[in-house]
Amino acid sequence: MNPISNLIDRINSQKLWDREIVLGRNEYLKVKGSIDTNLYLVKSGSLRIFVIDEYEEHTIRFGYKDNLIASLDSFLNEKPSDFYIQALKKTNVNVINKKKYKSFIESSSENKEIWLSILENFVLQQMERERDILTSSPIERYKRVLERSPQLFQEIPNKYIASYLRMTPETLSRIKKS
Amino acid sequence: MNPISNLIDRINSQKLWDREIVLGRNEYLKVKGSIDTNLYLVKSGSLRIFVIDEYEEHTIRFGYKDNLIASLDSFLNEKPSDFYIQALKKTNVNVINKKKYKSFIESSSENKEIWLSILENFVLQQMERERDILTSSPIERYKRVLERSPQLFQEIPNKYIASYLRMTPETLSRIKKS
DNA sequence: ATTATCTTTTGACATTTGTAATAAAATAAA
DNA sequence: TTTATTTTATTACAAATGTCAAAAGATAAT
Repeated sequence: MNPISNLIDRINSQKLWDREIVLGRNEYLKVKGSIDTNLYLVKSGSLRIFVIDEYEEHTIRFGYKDNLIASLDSFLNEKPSDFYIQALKKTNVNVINKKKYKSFIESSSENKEIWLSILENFVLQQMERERDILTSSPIERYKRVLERSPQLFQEIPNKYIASYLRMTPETLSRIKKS
Repeated sequence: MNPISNLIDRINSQKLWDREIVLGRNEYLKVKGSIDTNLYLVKSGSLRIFVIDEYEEHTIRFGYKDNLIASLDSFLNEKPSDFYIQALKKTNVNVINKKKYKSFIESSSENKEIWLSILENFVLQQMERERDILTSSPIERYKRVLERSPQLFQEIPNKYIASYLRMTPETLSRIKKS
């Protein structure tokens, strides 16, 4: 069993979620400049995490059903972060705050281990992501991500996928046609 | 004190390093396809970590004095990795293997905490790196990295920095002139 | 110190991707 | 279901970055 599902099951069975948040289409769960040390579980719908650097918007992650989502930098260092988290359609998420989460993690050595492996997995994913973005040909970037995350291309509108893939929607459109 | 220096001090004082490796200029510490679960400490010199995707080489990290270096994917999942680690000049590194490292980490709860914060820091660094690479203007990419890591531009030849910055050496040369 | 090798710079040119405007299609709202 | 809104596709064009070749400069080896 993968560590994330394991973690979620444990949080569920101990009923640790603080509350549920319902977001309408395009609504923000978090905006730039705020501190957000919550951890979210997507129950339904989808959302994206993005940043704005010098007037350009970069989508860095998507979340859909059963994904754990956070403003990870803010979650880890408890400082304000530049991230925006936006619902792409009507979305429901469960919330747990960091304090409660930490005490849950520290309550058992299994839980500590699980959290460590989630972090390790995240590092591995980020390393893949680094290679995705470094790839210079837009077609190759598209292929790499399509192969690893085909579901993404169902759930998410092309303009956000284009942003995630470091290209314009026009370029993505041309790639899909060819 | 930062967690990495703390960790290094502890490994030093317990004399846990297995051995020292001396690399000549351009020599490889690791090549594609191999499993390498060692952790290295750079004592002197400099090196780079890179991958080759579809005939293009991408530099993803540099190491110099007092940096901890690993084929992180291989270190974490114990599988073969695509990474190359190459010395850019005569370089000395200390080595500790994962098994020994793990038992060191597990030998105290302080050590566990330190390793956790190193991983968390690494995640934060990777998130910065993601934004660096996503930035579409080569000049802005250059500025971001120059600001955060000015020493890099002393130690390392431009052609590798260019590769790290996702541009050709010609483009980097033009940016520096302007 | 001299020579050989590797790195950086420069310029002309080609190619790729972005921009902007519009039309078509799909999706959401009334 | 109809209308309004949003997303995708398409086109012509512009701009930016890469490619290639050559020269200059720097570094390493003898």
